[in-house]
Amino acid sequence: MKKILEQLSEEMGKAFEAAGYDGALGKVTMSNRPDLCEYQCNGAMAGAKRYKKAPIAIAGDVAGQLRGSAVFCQAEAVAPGFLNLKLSEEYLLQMVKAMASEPKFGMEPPERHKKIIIDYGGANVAKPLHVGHIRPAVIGESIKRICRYVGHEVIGDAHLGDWGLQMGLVITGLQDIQPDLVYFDESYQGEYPKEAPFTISQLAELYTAASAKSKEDPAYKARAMEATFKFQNGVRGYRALWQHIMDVSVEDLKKNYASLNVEFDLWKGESDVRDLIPEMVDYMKTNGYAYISEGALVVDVKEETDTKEIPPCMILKSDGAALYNTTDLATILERMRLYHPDEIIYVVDKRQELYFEQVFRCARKTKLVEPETELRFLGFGTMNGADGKPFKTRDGGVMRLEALIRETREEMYKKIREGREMPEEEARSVADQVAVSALKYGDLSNQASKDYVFDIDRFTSFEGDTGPYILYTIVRIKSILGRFEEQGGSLEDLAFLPACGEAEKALEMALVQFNTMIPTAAEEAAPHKVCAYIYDLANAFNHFYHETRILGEEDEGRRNSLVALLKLTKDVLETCVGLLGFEAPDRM
RNA sequence: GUGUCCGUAGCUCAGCUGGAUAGAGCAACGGCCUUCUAAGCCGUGGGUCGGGGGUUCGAAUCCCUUCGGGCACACCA
Repeated sequence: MKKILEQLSEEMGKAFEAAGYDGALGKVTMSNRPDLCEYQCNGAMAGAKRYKKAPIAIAGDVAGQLRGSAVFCQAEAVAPGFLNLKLSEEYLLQMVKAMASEPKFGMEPPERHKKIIIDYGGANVAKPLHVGHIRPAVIGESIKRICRYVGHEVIGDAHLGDWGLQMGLVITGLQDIQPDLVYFDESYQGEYPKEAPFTISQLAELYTAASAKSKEDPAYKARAMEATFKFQNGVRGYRALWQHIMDVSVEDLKKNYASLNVEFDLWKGESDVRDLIPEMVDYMKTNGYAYISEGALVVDVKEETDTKEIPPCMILKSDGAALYNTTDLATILERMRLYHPDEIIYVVDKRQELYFEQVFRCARKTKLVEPETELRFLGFGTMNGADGKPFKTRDGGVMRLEALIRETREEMYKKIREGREMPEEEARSVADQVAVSALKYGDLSNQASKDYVFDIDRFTSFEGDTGPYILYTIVRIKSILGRFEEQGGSLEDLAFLPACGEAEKALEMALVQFNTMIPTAAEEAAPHKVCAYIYDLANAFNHFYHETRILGEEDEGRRNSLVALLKLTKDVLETCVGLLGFEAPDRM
């Protein structure tokens, strides 16, 4: 089914034409004066000049054509030339029915089906995830789900940082503690143990200690760089350690991401493209794209239209080593070869925008990507603390993501214990679910590109525009539907009747926005639009709920219709919440 | 310095392809539970949309300018 505004605009366009005006003027929008009307059309004012006629006269003509309309039960021309509209209940009923019966609530598939790769997460192997990793994970996951829902083929790639100095640091740290390990014996020819010589927490400690030491001690850093060089160049023992670090670390990453309902389809990393680099560099050189500048191999990416200086994109450092650019470009090459995507979306810190601009231009210029393939940079803002500066722990350190999640869960658990009678085990699992909703909704309800203030008290509150409030609304509906079934009702084949009263109609109008909102959220990669929508919808529901007796309704047909509306509301809310990456418990 | 993003209620934020009286939430204050989850609902107070100019019948929204802030500007990622 078509988007509601398109349907209304079509109807309005016909009225404009019937009155002798351009149908394109009949664009209908949501009302910005809900006290006066439900929808409005400002086309009469836009057309006044062209037709040399007072806007109110045009509006009057059009309103005249709409008398007896099946779509609008009211269309008034109001000074200076607004067309104030109200929807007929019958027409709205048809929309709601279609929504309830059609797949995906009647949302139409996208005009062009795309294959999209989303690169998000930004995790580095061997380094523990910290609070800064929450945004790319949460935002990327939601965009992935939204794009998939509208019908695109979407591949989520973690794109791990697994080929850098951090690995060398860990190896060096390990060597200091356990120099006798076979990995460091260069004459050793046998098989290496299957078990890693460290656990994940030991790994984290090794990294932290080694990283600190290398900052103070240049000699130590040099050793770490040498270790890095060794595993990168295939020294057996070092490569075996590298593999151990990978295994232990990735397993832990998966666990952490899972606690946020974040799942990747691919766990590829920088190491996967290392073999492509020489080939790619060679190609860039022989085709005359790359040249030596100040000792480094670079590709110019300046363009005539630039308003600022864009430095060239560096392919190899002056010492001949690869750098981040190199792997990112090689990754583009690999993705084109393996998946041939129509679009690659990078969910990355917005401070990297210039850098990615260079990479994208370089990829285009060197024809690593085809002109049809879109490379899209989606920069997210910083998560700040209450002081407006980047979020830190109380003592000024960087907080581990794990700790943040744990604290949020504890906070939630306490609140549930205070407010509800519930068995221990259930309270725990409900707390976990609600905590995820608090964190994710708190993040996603802000525009991704903006910095935002992380306020745990606000996010975990059950009041206002929060995840818990949304979940609470869903739980309320579930509870009523459950009761309805207990009383012998069936949720199948419930017939809708026309809306009775303002609140019910408002709820239906909110529901019907779904298939307008979702495609927009997908195109703009904007999960916050889903948040804003479900907040409106939850409000509309709670308002309706407050003044309507549902199970107590005497008339059976009417009662069934109300239940059907509840079920539809619940289904829509749950779908949206799923697109944001969390879910509602049965009780809370 | 150049570029870029931002400045809306005490606080956190919507609204920005121009439309009628600028919206939410929190905080403050006042109501509503013998009836489906009150973790809810209803109401009150609170804003020269940073300042100035321009375009327009009409500007928070578009253009220019100015002030204030964030961020980025080739061998880090």
